[in-house]
Amino acid sequence: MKSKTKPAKAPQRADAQRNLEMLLKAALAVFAKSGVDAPVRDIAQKAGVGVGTVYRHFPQRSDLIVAVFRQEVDACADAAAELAAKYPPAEALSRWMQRFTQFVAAKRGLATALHSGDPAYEPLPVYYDAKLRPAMAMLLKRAVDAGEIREGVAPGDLLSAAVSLCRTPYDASPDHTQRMLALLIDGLRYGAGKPA
Amino acid sequence: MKSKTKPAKAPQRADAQRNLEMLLKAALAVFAKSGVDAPVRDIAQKAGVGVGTVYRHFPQRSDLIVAVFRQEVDACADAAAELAAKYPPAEALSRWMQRFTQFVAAKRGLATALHSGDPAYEPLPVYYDAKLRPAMAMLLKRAVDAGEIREGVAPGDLLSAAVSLCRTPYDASPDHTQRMLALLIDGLRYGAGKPA
DNA sequence: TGCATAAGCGGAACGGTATTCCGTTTGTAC
DNA sequence: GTACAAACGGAATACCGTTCCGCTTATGCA
Repeated sequence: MKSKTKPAKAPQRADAQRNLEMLLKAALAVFAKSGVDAPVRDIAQKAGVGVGTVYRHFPQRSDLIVAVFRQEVDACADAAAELAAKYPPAEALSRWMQRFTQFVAAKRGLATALHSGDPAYEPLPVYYDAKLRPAMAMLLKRAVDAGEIREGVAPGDLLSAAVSLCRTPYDASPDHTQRMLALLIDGLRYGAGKPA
Repeated sequence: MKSKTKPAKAPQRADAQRNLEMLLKAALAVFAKSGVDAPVRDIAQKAGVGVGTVYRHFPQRSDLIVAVFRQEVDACADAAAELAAKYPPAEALSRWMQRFTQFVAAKRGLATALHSGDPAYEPLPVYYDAKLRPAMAMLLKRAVDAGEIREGVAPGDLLSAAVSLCRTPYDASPDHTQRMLALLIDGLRYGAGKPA
């Protein structure tokens, strides 16, 4: 008789739950350092578990990659609410877009895997859009309602623009994207409070 | 009897030359059936040779992929001249663009490899453009000069448009691309013979 | 034609990877 | 404390790219 409050998804035993978290953390770090082609053994070692444990939690290698991606998307989406609670609307939007570019930069390594044609990755773009577009929309609406930025800008467009800015030229300085993004936000501030 | 006409590139022995051709043909077929990740052993078997023979001709797996890609590009480019000799200018252009979409569809499997970041594939896009753009330009010029289609259309733009049309929506019928392409060509015919 | 020779060949062997399997350990309910 | 199933670790398995080397054979020459 277990209490019904826990979703059935969660593993039963406490150590299993702990290992799952360790694995996701380790995979994130290893993927960032060695790319998504890093051996499963490396991730298992970093997490302090055997490869068998990896494969019980993630039957296929791609399942682990998907889980890491979703975790990153979730973290980025959650950051929107936190920033909205902590800063004035326009600044929250600005800070979140900086945060979003970090996500895109981290996703860079995963991008080739996502485009590999493996059906395992097919639902990921949908997940990405379903989570991040509403986050962006919420921040945008608050800033517009507060009269801090102009109205008439679509959330999806802003997301795409931010992604584009992450494609920096060959030898741009590390904070190039940050500066371009700041410029973009200032552009939004221009003409604030006026009707479309 | 052409003695000196062969470039020094060609392998010395007749059987080596034959095996090279068999390998390219086999690789094309296997890649089409099983994707570019197909095992080298499969290709060797299909060609009726041992893996050692594959690796003498193509030291790296990627070299074989590159060779197949170039062969396809060359075949597509050569088709332009053949069609130009056989059909009236506008029809030659139309047929070649159909032919080109077949190439793009076949390249689909290779596309992921090309975008994998492996430096071995870096020169391929340049090769692609150097071969296919002039082919398109030649067909286009003949059709314009004959007054069969309008002028002022850039060869590169038409190539890109054809590629875009190959990105069919999820469940398009198989000949969707063909029909869209025909529409595009008819558009070119509109206003033919008039100055820009 | 027959021979010498090196170009070319086949496939076993090697190193490295994902994935599976199973004996052992350990968290948890009673 | 005990029983037992869940979970674990890592050796074993299966495959893949690439290398290596003894064997085969096309070719130039007498």
